[in-house]
Amino acid sequence: MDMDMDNLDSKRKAPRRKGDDRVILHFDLDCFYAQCIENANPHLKSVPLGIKQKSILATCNYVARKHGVKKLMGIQEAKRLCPDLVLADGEDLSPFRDVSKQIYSLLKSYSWNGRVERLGLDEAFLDVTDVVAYNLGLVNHHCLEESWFCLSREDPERGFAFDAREVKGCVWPPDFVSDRENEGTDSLRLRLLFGSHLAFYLRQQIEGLGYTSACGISTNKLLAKLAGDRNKPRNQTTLLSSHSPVPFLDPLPLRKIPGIGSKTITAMKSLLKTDDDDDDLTVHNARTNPAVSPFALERLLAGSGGGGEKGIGQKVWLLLHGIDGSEVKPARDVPRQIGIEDTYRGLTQLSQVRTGLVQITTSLLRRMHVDLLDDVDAVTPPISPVPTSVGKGRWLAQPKTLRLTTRPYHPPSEWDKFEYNHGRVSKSAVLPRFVFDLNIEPESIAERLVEGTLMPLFHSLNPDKSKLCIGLLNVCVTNMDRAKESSRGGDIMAAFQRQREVEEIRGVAFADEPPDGEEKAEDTSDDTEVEWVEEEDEQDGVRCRLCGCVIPVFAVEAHGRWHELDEGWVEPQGG
DNA sequence: CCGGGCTCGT
DNA sequence: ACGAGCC
Ligand SMILES: Nc1ccn([C@H]2C[C@H](O)[C@@H](COP(=O)(O)OP(=O)(O)OP(=O)(O)O)O2)c(=O)n1
Ligand SMILES: [Mg+2]
Ligand SMILES: [Mg+2]
Repeated sequence: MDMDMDNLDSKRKAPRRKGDDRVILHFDLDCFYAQCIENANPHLKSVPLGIKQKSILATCNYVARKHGVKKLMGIQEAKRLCPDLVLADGEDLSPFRDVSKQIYSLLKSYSWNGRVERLGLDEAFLDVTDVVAYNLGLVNHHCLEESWFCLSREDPERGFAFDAREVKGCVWPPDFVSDRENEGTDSLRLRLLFGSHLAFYLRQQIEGLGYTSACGISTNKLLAKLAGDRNKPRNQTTLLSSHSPVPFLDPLPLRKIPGIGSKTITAMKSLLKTDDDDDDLTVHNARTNPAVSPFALERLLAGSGGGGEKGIGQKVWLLLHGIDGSEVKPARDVPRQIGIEDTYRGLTQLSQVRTGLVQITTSLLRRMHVDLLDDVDAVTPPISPVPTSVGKGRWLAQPKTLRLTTRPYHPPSEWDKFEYNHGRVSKSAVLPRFVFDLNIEPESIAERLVEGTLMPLFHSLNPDKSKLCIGLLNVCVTNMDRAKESSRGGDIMAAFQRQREVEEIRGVAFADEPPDGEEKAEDTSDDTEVEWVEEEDEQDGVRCRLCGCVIPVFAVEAHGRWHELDEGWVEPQGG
């Protein structure tokens, strides 16, 4: 079905895509683990502090970062850069989880729609479109400097005063001028401005708990997160150019875009025929190269053999242009899985494995009580015992599956021979119901779980006892039900259909040839070879609607169904 | 001297 | 059960 002109025209007149009218906040606590340790030991706030897990630093405070210490750096290197670095152990995540829970509860209490999505222990997205819209309706446009931000629909007194003439905190771009004749009630700038004041208020509330944070304010999750990165400790950034984010994204290293990981980078480098360092490959490099099409990406990442995510090509291409329609998910009352793991310098005897599993399992049962049992204290109980609370604890969820994961140990001398996670394997079993019986001694539960379920799993994962050498044990309970939704096809035609959808947004076809009726055996692929066309003459090219990058004409001709575009084309900077 | 987690898609 | 991505 060819697109008709009506369709094209409507896209052009109403370029608003889904997500453009939202207000999204992204919070990220500053050096989270370090702040947790500092608040428990305030004298550490002024010294360089690293939080270690075995031989690496999970994170470090900003005093240490001044000396060049980085997150995830080896301890040896960190000590070399900063001999005075103070180390605290962070292998047990319980104290960090407890703080995390406090902060999320606070944020949740200010949300009207429950859309507070947690990312790790220290980040959250909030969709505050409704709160902002409500306050936009109340504002007196003749007295912006003495505005009142309502935090409750029921109680108008609950809120804070603010100056609605200016955005709170940092702004990008720094020289932004609102282009429209005037900011109507519905203007993007005013909505983000309101979001910025709400963000500042919430950051102050978080500081009331003792923790500083960064925040990004924009119209989707991708942009909000990246905006927050712009001004990092204890600050916030509003992306006023959220409607045309390409100049904001272009200078960023590709690696910084959430959703584009190392595998995707490798695939894109092969399309770009570059050997650049990952950090030197920018969004601009990828965005302006015609070889980087949704379909080409799809073939590399999800094509025959690679069981990658269907639609990954489309997703990545859209991310490069700042488009992210994904919703802020509602806060969950209970996590989908709870796991505990530990690493070892090679466990060679079953007795050692058993001891490790008992340790982990004891810890896991304690976590299950804190996270899945209602009414228990919000703080992890000190030291060893699993809470024996026979009291009025009710299970919020009862996981159904127990999974054991192991990985062999390899000494550093063999690190070049194996991938880091080589040999990682896991196996699941039904989680026995007795773990939910609050009348049984916790120590007894752990023993029975290890003897009856985990050791058998271990034997089946690791049948060869002669060269037993374990580097990692992980025990995880799952199955607090996972929703699966109907998925689209992953075949080659579906991949091309997805590319067509992107073409609608982009306004011009990609250079890829349409697939033939039958699948060509993954051949020399002449059609993947996209030649660069060296032409300064833009008359022979068309421009991408989103970013204005020039696409050589042959791309259009190759596809054959875009002749109409030449007439109706509107230069991007016109409006 | 390469943590200890979590979610999602296939 | 595993891979990829995120913190
Ligand atoms: N690969 C990772 C990433 C993060 N973390 C932990 C340690 C961090 O303290 C916490 C939050 O991760 P961030 O990436 O937000 O890092 P920080 O909060 O420490 O620093 P920043 O100030 O840059 O946000 O999660 C970890 O253990 N391993
Ligand atoms: Mg973070
Ligand atoms: Mg952080």
